[in-house]
Amino acid sequence: MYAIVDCNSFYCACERVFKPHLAEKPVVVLSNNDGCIISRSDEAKALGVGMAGPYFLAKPLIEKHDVEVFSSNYNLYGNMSWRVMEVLRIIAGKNNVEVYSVDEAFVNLNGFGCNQVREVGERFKNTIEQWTGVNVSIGIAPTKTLAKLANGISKMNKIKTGCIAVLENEEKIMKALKITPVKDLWGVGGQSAKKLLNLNILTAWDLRQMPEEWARKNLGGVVGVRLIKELRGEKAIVMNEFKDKKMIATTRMFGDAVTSLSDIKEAVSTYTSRAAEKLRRQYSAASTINVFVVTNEKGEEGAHFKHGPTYSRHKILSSPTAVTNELIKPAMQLAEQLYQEGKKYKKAGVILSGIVPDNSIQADLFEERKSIGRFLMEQIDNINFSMRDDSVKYVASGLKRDWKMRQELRSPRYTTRWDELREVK
DNA sequence: TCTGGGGTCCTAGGACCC
DNA sequence: TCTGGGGTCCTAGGACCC
Repeated sequence: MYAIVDCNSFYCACERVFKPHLAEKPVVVLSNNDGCIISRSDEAKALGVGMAGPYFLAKPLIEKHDVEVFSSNYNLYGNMSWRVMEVLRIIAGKNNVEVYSVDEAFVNLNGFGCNQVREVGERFKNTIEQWTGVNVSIGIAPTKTLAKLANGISKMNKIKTGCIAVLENEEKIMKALKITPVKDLWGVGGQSAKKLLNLNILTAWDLRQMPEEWARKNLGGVVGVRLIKELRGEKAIVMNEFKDKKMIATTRMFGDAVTSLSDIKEAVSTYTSRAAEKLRRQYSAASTINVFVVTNEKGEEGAHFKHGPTYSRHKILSSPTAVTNELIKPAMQLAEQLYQEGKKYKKAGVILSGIVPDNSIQADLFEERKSIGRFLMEQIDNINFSMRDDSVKYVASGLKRDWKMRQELRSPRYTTRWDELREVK
């Protein structure tokens, strides 16, 4: 059996842990640049605040009901996430926990008997809530897809289920499949949902009746086959052991549109530094760097919302590297090639790929390698980690940073900065 | 008029996820 | 006026090889 453990309104929950007076109040958290709403407390949902909607559209509703609003505080959420996952690892053993996202993890429960799994789920839930202050919902079933489905059911009526749903036998599975619309299945997005609806396949139960060959032809090939197997209780999606990322990206909207090449270069340089840090954290090096910019031009007529075209260029490096300045140099060239005078830019980003372990770098025969890079990087990473963000940075990244994103409502980083600790009088 | 067969690797783009 | 960021996997099609 698998469990999926999912934190309820995770970002809002993190804010509330340190501001107990918000416990019963509606709370929302905004995306970077204060653009969209990405987390809502139950109270905010009840008021009709939509998910992933633009903040400016929801603002009247938010002000009318005195909803508490926060900019996202990823230092805080990342650290709280680690604490939650650590509880699971302590209880279930670290090899049985697969962190799926910042607020979700799958746990392999094979070590427990069928009649024990609910009890284990309760132990997860109670311990996490007691140790971190974050509430979770749990779904338990024979496959990951069914566990996700169970989790959905546990959330439909939190009081009745106690936020835990277990599908331990065929009868319960059948019942659950019949009340779940296909569009709510894990792995069915907008496109597939539309297709299925046209074929009058409405519930998860309907979909489970379809032959695998049909899925191979009409539902995304092997992806569809896997989904149907999972619904039948056949494990088709297994535990992923920890894997290095195959792609590392740092991309941001600008606070305000940017027009000058120097601002673009500063931003791209900053994102490159950040991406290189992520690269070094997993002891990897990258061999391809891709830089892109998005302009302010009018998007397609009638599009859901307008964003301008993306211009991108990449460069394949002569040998993989994780040294920031070796990445900034090509990044700057790419930025210069992309830049067009007179355009307004609203976003830029850097994507590193062609990722290999940094201990097996195939050296370039024709290039002299500077071994100082690695040592220097370690020192810079250490200083930036222990002091504050970017105590040490490359001049190319700029000092003023006029292009920086908006983040007007961020709470203190209570758990990762000494000078921002919660004070208790 | 008529131009093989079998394979690998890479990239771009689609779909999906949180 | 104002709409996020960071990933994964898969497929199709092109380039290339013998």
